Amino acid sequence: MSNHDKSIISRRSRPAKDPLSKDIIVQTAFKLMMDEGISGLSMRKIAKALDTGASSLYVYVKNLQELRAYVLDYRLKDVKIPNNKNASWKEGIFEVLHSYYTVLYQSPGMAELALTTVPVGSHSSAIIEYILKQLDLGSIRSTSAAWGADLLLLYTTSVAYEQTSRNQKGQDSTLISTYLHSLEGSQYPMISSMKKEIFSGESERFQWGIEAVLQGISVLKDGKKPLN
Amino acid sequence: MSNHDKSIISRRSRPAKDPLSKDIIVQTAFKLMMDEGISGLSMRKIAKALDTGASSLYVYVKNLQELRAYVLDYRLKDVKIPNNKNASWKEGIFEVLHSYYTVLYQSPGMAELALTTVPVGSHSSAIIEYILKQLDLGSIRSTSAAWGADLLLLYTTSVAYEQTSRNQKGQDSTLISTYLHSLEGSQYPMISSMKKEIFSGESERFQWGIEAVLQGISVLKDGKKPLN
DNA sequence: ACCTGAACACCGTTCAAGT
DNA sequence: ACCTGAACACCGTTCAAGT
Repeated sequence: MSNHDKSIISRRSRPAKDPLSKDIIVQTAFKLMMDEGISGLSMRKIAKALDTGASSLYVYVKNLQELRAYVLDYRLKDVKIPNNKNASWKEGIFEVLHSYYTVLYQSPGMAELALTTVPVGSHSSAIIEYILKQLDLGSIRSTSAAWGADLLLLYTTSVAYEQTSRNQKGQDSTLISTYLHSLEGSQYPMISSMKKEIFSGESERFQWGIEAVLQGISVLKDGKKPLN
Repeated sequence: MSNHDKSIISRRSRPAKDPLSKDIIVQTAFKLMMDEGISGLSMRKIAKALDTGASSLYVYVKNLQELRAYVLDYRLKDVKIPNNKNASWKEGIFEVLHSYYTVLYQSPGMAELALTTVPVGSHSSAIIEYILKQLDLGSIRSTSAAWGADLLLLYTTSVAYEQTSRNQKGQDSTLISTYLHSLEGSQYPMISSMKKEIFSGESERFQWGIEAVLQGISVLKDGKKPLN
């Protein structure tokens, strides 16, 4: 009852625990992902890292899916939106996508997260917005621009995903290149006749794809009926 | 000890349980996925459906990841490899991809499985082989063909994925279209100025993407340095 | 308003023990 | 050789109870 007793009881063994917040949860989740990859992204592990129980997180985050979306957008803040006035519209697009690729590539699990999570947030919006602006400069608008932006991001994400999962497992895991293993030449002549070409530089492949897509949508533009 | 007793004891309450096999496991897994989507694809659920324990499956299947690859290839057996001699090489490619798209679209969870599982097996090989053959007819060879085939399949898979997940949740979940919600026009002018165009027909979008990619890789062919 | 612990209903994988 | 049950080390989410 004495003041003395009380002050001893209320003394904390360590500085006051950081109060929870969406930001702290997202940052902790991201740190865990840096260390453990996508499997670090679990409610229970994040909670443990914050010295609390998993149920506490639900005050700030609706569920794991929503948390994943937050983590994705949080990481995308490091994607650099170019502002080189001398560059062509294509170069601008290549630059953002390259920055996006690098960001995904640097954090294990990030590419997988990007591939399976619908991005919601200001950073992903900024990237999309920039790509649409550049496409507009290249006279690509409307559905072509919208679908094209989608395709460009999808392509970049998937190249990053293949690249990182290859690194992880110490194995080659391109969609196409996996077919090459354990196949008989006689049964799949086309596949086996091009084994060499498959294993060429990854950055070359990345550039090639962006260029191919940009070429394709430039040629098509709007309204053109496909496959005639 | 008597013969009589023994025969009664050995009498089974139902016809002898089907012996396990890789095929039966894969087929059961696929059936479960048809009913429950991707969450039906668990060792424990498959085992229960086969009236055994999860550990029994490990005799025939190395782990869940391998089982997923088997299920994917099993489903891909229904993809029709075209043999229309009068069709152009592009039409042939469009046809396989359309069949592939339909197969993914019809089984819930299949598109997600295809997006996150490296396909190994004769059916996926047959599809790749056919696409490479058609690209060869269109004078697209070497790395262009390999990367192009990859890109075409990736694109098709992802359109199917977006389409099915949209259906599942009764929501629109195209990469691009999700940005449109809860965005202020003033902050992202490009995005908000094209809201209408985004929500157009999905089959049109599918065709557009294939054509764009084919155009792009046709123009590039081999050796061309991108972005000059 | 926020946090907690316990509970519920699940996971994949391993392993000793059985046939 | 194959199957089994139990165990291990996890999951996401909910909820009554506390402050």
